[in-house]
Amino acid sequence: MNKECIRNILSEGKVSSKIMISGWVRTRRDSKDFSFIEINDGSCLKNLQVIADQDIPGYEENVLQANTGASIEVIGEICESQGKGQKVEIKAKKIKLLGDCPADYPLQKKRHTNEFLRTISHLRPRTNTFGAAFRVRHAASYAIHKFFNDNGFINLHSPIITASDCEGAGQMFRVTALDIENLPKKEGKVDFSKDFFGEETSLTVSGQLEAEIFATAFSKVYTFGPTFRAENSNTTRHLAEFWMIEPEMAFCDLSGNMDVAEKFIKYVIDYVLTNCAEDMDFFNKWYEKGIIQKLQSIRKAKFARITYKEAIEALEKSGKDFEYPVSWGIDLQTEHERYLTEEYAKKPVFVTNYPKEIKAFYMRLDEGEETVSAMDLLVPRLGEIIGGSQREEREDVLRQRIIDNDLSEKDYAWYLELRKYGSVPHAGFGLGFERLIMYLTGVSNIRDVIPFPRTPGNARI
RNA sequence: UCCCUGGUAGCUCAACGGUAGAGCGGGUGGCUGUUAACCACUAGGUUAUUGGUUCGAAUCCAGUCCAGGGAGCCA
Repeated sequence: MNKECIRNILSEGKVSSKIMISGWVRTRRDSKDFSFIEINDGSCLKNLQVIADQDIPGYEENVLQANTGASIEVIGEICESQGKGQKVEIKAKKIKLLGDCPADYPLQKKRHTNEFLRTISHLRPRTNTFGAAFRVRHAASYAIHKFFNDNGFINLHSPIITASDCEGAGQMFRVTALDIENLPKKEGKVDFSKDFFGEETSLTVSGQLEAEIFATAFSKVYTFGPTFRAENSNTTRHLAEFWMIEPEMAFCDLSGNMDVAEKFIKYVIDYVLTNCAEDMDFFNKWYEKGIIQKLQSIRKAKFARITYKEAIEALEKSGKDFEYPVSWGIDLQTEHERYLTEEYAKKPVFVTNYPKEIKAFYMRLDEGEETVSAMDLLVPRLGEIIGGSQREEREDVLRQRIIDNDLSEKDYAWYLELRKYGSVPHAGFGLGFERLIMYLTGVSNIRDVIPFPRTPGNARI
């Protein structure tokens, strides 16, 4: 007797072979002499139909108690289905009710709003939407590791607790073992020298600086891990805890950086379209009509590449009445980004060489010293999905940038030493994993593509 | 954090100053190789919360809490 998952039975199950399956009841329909039970085990979107004749042992206590949500184990034989809607079904010899499901089970045999499902995050993985979303999430995660592995990258587990307030990017969550009811003070301030690490520590906002360290030894590395921002952001695109992918490449410039980013996005799209066809059909039907076709065309398209200067000119010539006026030096707003990718380029577009004032200190200063070698990848609907740059590899220039940005030279001593000893041109980028999943699935709220979203006021389960 | 919208049965919504309703779900019974089956009956509500206006408030006004959409910050 083979224990099989439903996906394998539906894709390669041989008629008349005997099998055992287990899963959760999605719906049951009773006839006079037998019942239809549809079960799902999470291995795929589709349910498997089980025929339970009333003369199988324990029909009353097992089958007739197997309500929506109950877990059951079925032993039976694969048969060709007499009905429409499925090729094969299971003719049960034995059905065991493992866990019954009382009438107050919140998931009904109908569509629920994602807002309601967010209130039952312990049960929502059992729905079609979340089943599909998390199978795609898994596939994308695997594809990312495979892409980097196959391209000679080393996976770096960058630290989650950090003492460096790197790049000053956003509010950080403090990590402390101090008794917050009774904080040690020194000259009126909290004395962090008494804390676990002997200094102030936080949850990481980026693994980039650590990735740079490893890139100057392994040439090509990437991180793929959780990052944290304590910003009070309440949007469909922000989380306090999210997963970020950050490749870092030595001997690489801005153009090479974009090449990798483009190849990477296309690889993940290709992998998900090939390996999650059924789930993608679901999103194509219910979440974003035409998304499969859109992804297929993006996979083949050459991404546009324009400089910040060209972007500003395009925005000025657009004839659009933007809420935020356009001029050289402004940071691009959501409305500007969407115009550039949705109307101007009509496909993913890299915008490069931003004014140094609106970008981070570590980005490489361009000739003329007005702009830096930064790049953002903008995509329709979401806006920025990737942000990256060629890093400043010249020690003296970097030191001056640290000073100009009122950062502490002492804190970045180790960072400067990477430039002192065997410095190389290097570049990298960061990509929010959940935003990538939104882009792939058409799901419009980031809270619905992460298992347990952390947002302001919300960390339970 | 700011702006807008909303909170009515387990879920999705209606009623928009005058006795709170429907569909789905639940329960009971029936029927059927059914497809989120179908038919009949039935039980579910201090209308988020606090205060105000009014003869009378789910409905109008104000505060609070929560949610959704947009913006900012960003990935």
